[in-house]
Amino acid sequence: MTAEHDTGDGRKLRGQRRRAQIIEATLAIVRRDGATGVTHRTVAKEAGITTSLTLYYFATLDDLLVAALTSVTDEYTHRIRQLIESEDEPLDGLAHLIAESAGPGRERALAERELSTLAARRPALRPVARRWRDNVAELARTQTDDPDAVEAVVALSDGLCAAILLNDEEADPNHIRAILGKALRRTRQ
Amino acid sequence: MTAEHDTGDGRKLRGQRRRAQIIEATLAIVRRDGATGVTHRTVAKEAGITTSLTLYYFATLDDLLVAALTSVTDEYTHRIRQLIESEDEPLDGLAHLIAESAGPGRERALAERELSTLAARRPALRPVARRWRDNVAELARTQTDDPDAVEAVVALSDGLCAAILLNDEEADPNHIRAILGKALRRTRQ
DNA sequence: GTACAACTAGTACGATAGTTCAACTACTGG
DNA sequence: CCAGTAGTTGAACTATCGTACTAGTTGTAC
Repeated sequence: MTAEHDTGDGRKLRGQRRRAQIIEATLAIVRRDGATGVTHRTVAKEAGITTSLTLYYFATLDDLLVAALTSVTDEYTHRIRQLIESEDEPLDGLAHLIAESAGPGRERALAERELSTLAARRPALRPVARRWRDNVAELARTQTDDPDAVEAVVALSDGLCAAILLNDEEADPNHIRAILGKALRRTRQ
Repeated sequence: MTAEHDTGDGRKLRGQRRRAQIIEATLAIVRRDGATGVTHRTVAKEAGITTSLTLYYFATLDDLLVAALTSVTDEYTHRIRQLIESEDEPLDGLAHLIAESAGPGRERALAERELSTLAARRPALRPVARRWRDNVAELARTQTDDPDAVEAVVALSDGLCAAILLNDEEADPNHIRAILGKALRRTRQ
């Protein structure tokens, strides 16, 4: 549920809308400058509001990062759920999702990864960060009964994404799809 | 307050030795508090030297982080090379290396990951960060001729490591070895 | 011993961080 | 209309940051 950044007139954003706006500004900064760049002041500036207002909604910087990570994870969760429930081949969709880490979607994937790394250090964030993996696992389970294969698909998704981020090359969804497919196929023989 | 950072025989550390000491202190901080915790002051305190000394060796914080990442990558590179050249099964060694991300080696793996994430954002650092992947790929190539399988092993190594860091569970080398093995075996069918 | 380069130490400056706070404004229920 | 509350503001506090700078010490080549 994306909120508008401002109403354009004198009316003030209130409650959840303002909250969403601040989270959006936070993510914009994580995408542009990394998690290190997130401070109350930079977020406020990005959102065009005062520093104290970000503090009004998020008492500490940690709260803000948790909210940001939750938000970005929610989005991926939603997209993976759609893949699972759709009629099409879920693996194709997953491959496309991973391939998005290159090109225009790069910053977004990088933000997700950066926040995940942060999560490894803050136990409170881990359940949120694990959701992406849980969802990929669920998707994989629609394709196989082998727990090892499920684990492999999750790890592959993560690792392929990292590879794409580290190289600057284009990512070919078909190629990704092929690698994921092989990881599953071996259990069917 | 006489210099605690001397060699014990009165001689001062100089040149590369001092450099190495500062890098070591930096890595200790990355392991304990993350890359965010790295400042000239914290590094100096960790090493038991003055702030200006860290600046003497590393003009900017960036220089210091680059040196730290290079150092940690060099170490992994060395270990993987040993695996490749050793008589034993390289895959077993790789599995052990990955399994180390749990338990006592957790902080070290986390540091490596954190610095790698940093690298995704600074093009100059990427070649350094890519070395770990290149080495794993080289190791994999001793086991298979299939480029896809090599790519899969690299991605799996990365993803499995991330999974271990995100969960707090123990990591079973045999299990990891099995998953890596399957990724290679399927190409032989 | 002297000179010069390498090194060490302490201090200081300007910038920015997280956070607090009292005062102010806009909206809402009565 | 008024009172109460949610939302908002700007200034100020303390702490720490990266870095600069000066002055002093040490090692070494002559």
